[in-house]
Amino acid sequence: MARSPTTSDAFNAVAEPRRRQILDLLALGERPVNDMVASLGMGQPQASKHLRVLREVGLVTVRGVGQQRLYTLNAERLKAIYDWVRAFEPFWDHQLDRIKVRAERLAGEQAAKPDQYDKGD
Amino acid sequence: MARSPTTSDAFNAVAEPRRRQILDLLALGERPVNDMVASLGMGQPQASKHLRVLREVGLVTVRGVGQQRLYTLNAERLKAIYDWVRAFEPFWDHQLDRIKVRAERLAGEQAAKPDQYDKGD
DNA sequence: TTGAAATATTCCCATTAGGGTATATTATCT
DNA sequence: AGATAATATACCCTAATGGGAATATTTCAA
Repeated sequence: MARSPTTSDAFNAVAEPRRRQILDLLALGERPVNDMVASLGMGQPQASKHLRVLREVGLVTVRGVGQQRLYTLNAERLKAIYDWVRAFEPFWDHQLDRIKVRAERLAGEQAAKPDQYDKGD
Repeated sequence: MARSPTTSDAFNAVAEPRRRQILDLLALGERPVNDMVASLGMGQPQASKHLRVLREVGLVTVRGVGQQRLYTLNAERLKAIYDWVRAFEPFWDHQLDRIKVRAERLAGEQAAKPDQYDKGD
């Protein structure tokens, strides 16, 4: 049985780091293929392949301008990932709270024991 | 050349839908393997395999309690995904702003042309 | 029409993995 | 020690893919 296809959903499309890099670049604005080839140090066929995946999963759109194919990010399609992962956000705040409590406790202990620093001199 | 290993990073680990389901379940609290098997309708060896991936990428931790292995979510490791995808949030707000502007413009035009409604009578 | 530029696609190869089946391992109880 | 329960792992099979190299396709200019 095969892995989920890269074009099955946004999760699988962005699993590949090079494709994340492409999306990062497109976040800066519409670009032609060879721009991505140069910016990312990627082979041209490779770039085209990755772009095809991104196109098929709806994460980018393309329009022809003369010889160039200009690709545009469709960030809406990333919301599925955002919506899924944000559900776990409560856990991060909770842990951050714990760190704060710990830091305050430590600060309190050090305020209560200034002598330790005097001994260190 | 193979795809990035599922254990290379969180992105690749959660690309597989079943593993996302496992994480969803663990978000509700620590669980033994057979609980996940029953809740998700997954085979036991399959569950173990997926859990191994999640463990190796640090998304879950495990402790033995008698015969059971209890798995716990480590949501911190999902922040990498969150941090990456949130960078695209401005695009979503931007499009939402556009919808608002459009709605307000439409509302303004209708307020400026009440006669059309009178003619309609 | 030809040549150049930009890009997409094909072919090849080796690697990875997910389900299924079977088995091994670990923990507990009698 | 043997049996049971829970779980991990091995083996098998098939499918998908990402880079590389080569080629095909599209667009434009001379």
